[in-house]
Amino acid sequence: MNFGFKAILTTGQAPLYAQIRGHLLQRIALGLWKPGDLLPSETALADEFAVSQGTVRKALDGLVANNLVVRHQGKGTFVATHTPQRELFHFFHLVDQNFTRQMPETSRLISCQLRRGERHELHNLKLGSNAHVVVIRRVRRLYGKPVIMERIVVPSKLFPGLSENDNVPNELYHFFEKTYGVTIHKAIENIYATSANQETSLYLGLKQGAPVLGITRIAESLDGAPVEYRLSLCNTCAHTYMNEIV
Amino acid sequence: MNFGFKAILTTGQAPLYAQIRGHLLQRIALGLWKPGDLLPSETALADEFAVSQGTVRKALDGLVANNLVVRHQGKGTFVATHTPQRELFHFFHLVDQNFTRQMPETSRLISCQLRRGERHELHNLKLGSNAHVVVIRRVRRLYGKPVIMERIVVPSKLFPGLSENDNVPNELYHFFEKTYGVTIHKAIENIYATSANQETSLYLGLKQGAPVLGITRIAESLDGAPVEYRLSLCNTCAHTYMNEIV
DNA sequence: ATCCGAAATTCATATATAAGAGTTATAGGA
DNA sequence: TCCTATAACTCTTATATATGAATTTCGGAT
Repeated sequence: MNFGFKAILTTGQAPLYAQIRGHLLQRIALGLWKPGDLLPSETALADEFAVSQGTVRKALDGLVANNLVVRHQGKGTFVATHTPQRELFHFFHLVDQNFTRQMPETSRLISCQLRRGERHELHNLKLGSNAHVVVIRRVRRLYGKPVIMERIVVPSKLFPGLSENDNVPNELYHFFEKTYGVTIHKAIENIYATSANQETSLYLGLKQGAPVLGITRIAESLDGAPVEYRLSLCNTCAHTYMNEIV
Repeated sequence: MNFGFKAILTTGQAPLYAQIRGHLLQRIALGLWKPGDLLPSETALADEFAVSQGTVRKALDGLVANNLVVRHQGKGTFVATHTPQRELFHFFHLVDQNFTRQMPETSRLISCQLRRGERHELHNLKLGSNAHVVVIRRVRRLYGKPVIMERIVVPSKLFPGLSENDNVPNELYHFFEKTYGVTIHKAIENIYATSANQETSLYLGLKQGAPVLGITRIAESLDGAPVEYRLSLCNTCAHTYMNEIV
């Protein structure tokens, strides 16, 4: 099936592979190709865009580098998915004294409610002034002990019915992707030290005023829109936030 | 100049470009090509290894992705250097409320001494039990206010005469590279919340017991050996540690 | 001094071939 | 006839090379 995309690919501007990469990226962001889907083969795409296989391959190289697609020799190229493993290694940074990551155990759900967004929430999520949000509050445990208290704020528009859900699963991003078609792609975290207030100290089993690690996260979906604003308060007596600088 | 490297490149094993990448990496790590040096052209390397220019280019792609070399069309390929800008964006993560990085201002040097390494220092630097280290302690300021207190531990063997140096420059990694030929390539940081002891509170202008952000860093040189063990204590009242997850 | 072109570089694209994985066809025994 | 092992085929991604374009530098003619 040849859509004659050669017409779209302008000759004077960016190189072909960059233009093709943009087209492919758009199809993934629009959901035309969903996570887990098998992409057309490199030769098929080469036919469609009227270029060589190597050029399509170079376009795909960029998407692979951004963790948007995964290649398997002999089988094909697939849109990347949020497996629990990927979620753990990519988005979870708390490690124990041996520098190993441990999947957080069954979290205790404190609340999951729908309400109007507060000022700073709306600002961080780039929402209009009357938008509603779903707020999830929960405690996560490592090795049985409560370590993280989370407050997760998402736009209600993107997640209809989420507030009625009584048991939010542990792997949130996998759940978002599977149930709501929202893929979390990148995030920015800001980390600071603070001290535990009464509620925090209660949930995390600390003395009031004990130092805790605060992490705010703004996560973006594939199209670049912020879709999650998260505050995590962590007890770092037995764990640290590990960051690899390469 | 053709060394007949075709003989070294085994045919059955890894692909040619991967083998060549290994050879090039080794030359950089060994200091045969120093930071800032111009590499032989892609065609010259192709001649040397008896492969095509495209294969050498693919080998170089890997080094570019790892920030080891920099390419300039029409000019050539250069071994990457630690400019202050790169050091700031790559290794410095404290940002202000506008999420902008600010180069830390003239730091106050508390001490710079040579002594035997303590147990945990030697362990983190993978040194023998009698090895000596140089310990630098200093305070760094942002917008004029003291924000970071650092203790930097490096093996004395790699940095002869460092302890006699009375004014250690601000840009440490640039200095290490220029003066001692040690290039910091990657690092692992572990972050936690703690509270200021008397000394820390004094230097950072905080109340004793105030929450501060602790950051330990183990930095590696090009050959993978740990060359710096650093502890930073940060006042995060007006700054946060920003981490981009991509 | 200024312009122009040749030489050197990286960059872009195409082509050919190899290597991996799955499917189908086929031959040979029970 | 039925089952099984294997060979052959087809699809995929992966690797290697060839050719020309874009970009910078530099020297020589004007």
